[in-house]
Amino acid sequence: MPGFGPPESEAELLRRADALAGEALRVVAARVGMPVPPNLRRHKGWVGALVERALGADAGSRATPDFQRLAIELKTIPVDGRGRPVESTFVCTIPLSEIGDVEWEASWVRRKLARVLWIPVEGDPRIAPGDRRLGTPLLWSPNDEELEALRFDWEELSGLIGRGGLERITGHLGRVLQVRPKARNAAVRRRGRDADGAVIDAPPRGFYLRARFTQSILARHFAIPQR
DNA sequence: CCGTGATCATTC
DNA sequence: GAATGATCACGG
Repeated sequence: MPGFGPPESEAELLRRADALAGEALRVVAARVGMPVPPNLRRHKGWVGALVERALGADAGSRATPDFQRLAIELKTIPVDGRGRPVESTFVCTIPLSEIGDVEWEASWVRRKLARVLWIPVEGDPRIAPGDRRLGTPLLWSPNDEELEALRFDWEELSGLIGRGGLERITGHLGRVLQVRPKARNAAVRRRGRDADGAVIDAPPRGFYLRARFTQSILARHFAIPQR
């Protein structure tokens, strides 16, 4: 039965997650005492917050893995009728003025993605939030190939930002990882640096995993048609 | 105010 | 249709 304190072990976390598989979100919401929104337009993070609560995640909105003691990151991932991701996956915000000095191994992308509990959830917008069902959880760590792809993109993107190329960054860059805006709205600004090292105000950005990458992760573990 | 939880909605 | 850029709520 999920929904108490943080899990004491990986095995306990998995037991809790397995117990949720197949459940409709309305059932889980009732169990943890969360209201069910009629749609997600004004409640975009509702599914993630619900599952966090149901599993006993303890990190709040801190920049650290959701299960601090276990060093495991929780990600709900919306999937279509075939089990394929319908959205990209946010990883973390980018410290724009410092990213150039960070080593890959110490980066938040590397650390957060070292161990992720993926929980598929029906993501078809035509299904009401309360009717959407949770899928089989997957506790994942990147294999050598995935790790190398992530490192390559991270080096390119963070290197570009570190060299003052923030203005040249678009969502088109990166094979598996991309950089996109991450803010309340387009007017929000954060301190960054341009190519000459001058301080500039730029929109906050975050690293995201492309859906094709998370699709390959799910496909590696579940029997999902690639096309 | 900022980072995390993401999905929306317009553009390509 | 897919993908990018924009956006919304909440906790601390």
